[in-house]
Amino acid sequence: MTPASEPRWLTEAEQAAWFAWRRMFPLVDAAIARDLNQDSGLSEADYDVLSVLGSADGHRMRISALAELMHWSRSRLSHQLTRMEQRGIVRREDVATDGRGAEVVLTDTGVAAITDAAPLHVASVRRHLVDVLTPQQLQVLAEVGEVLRHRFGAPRKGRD
Amino acid sequence: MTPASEPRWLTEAEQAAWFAWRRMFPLVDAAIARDLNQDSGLSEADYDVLSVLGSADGHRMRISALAELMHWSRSRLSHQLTRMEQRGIVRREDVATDGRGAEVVLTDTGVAAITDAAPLHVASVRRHLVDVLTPQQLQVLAEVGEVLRHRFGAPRKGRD
DNA sequence: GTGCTGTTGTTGATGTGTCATCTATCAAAG
DNA sequence: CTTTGATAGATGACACATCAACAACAGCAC
Repeated sequence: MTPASEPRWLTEAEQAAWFAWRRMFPLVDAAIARDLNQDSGLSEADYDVLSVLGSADGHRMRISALAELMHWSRSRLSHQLTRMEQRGIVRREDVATDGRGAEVVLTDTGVAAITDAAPLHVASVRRHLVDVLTPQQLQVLAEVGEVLRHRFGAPRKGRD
Repeated sequence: MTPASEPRWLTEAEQAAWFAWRRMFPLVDAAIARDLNQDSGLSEADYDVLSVLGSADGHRMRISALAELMHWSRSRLSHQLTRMEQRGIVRREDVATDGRGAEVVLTDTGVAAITDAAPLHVASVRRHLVDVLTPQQLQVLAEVGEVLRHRFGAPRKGRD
């Protein structure tokens, strides 16, 4: 077997990209999260759940379907829903057709929360990211997202 | 005063970039974090601290300087160092010149940990990000990082 | 019916990040 | 020397994510 050969360290250009990814990009997320919390009292996780439910039919969704749509684990979603339910912005309901299943419903408070939060959140995203970059840069970000979507979304055969 | 005018929602192109940022980019971090944990038993946070200390003079650094360099809050770093100290990979030491201050030092175990982990980690970063993108795309990522660095690094006067 | 297997959703333990708060120290002004 | 304000760092409470169980039910075999 080959002993660990000298690894291919990152070139300077690659290091710059990785540094940006690792040190700079999180600052944007933190800034947006802080705004969201201060403006609307919501976490990013709250907002994600609320916005998906907000555009769901009847403001309700099967829990497992919600988890799958968001690419969240059932556990993560369950914990999150417990916290949100305690704050009265969502409600769990048993579903008749399947004794195991349950649905989440947006309460009136929840609808109000997402309605109020959305414009402020968009503004924050613009302030900290979208309006800061050029259309070309945004285009490349989207492009990178596409590459990753294929890498992760598509089923793979072997180890990579 | 102006009532909240209709917010500037994101264009389709902007949405694509934001979707990539929000839904796809974290997948890369998760994949790399999983690799790192399986290969070396370290978290990303562990690795970040270790790698900075590893290239620091004398494998030691003033805690506040480390926090600033990494763009971490003192609190976050303090908690992280407590956990790492309990596992014996770093050690805290009081500094003579300032009664308040403290330094972190890499233990021998810590040096071994980062030395062993580095090649595997670089390979993982290549596999999941660097080698997946074109040089042009990497260039733009670095460029975006520069924009953000100026936005967040530079002291600001007013609200933005 | 009884048993087996997969699915749904919850829970508890643990590691992590944030915020507010606290102590100790420094530095400068009086 | 004392007060005053800033700084270094630690800490406790809480929100969040992951993992490994776990209970309850569905669906199918027999």
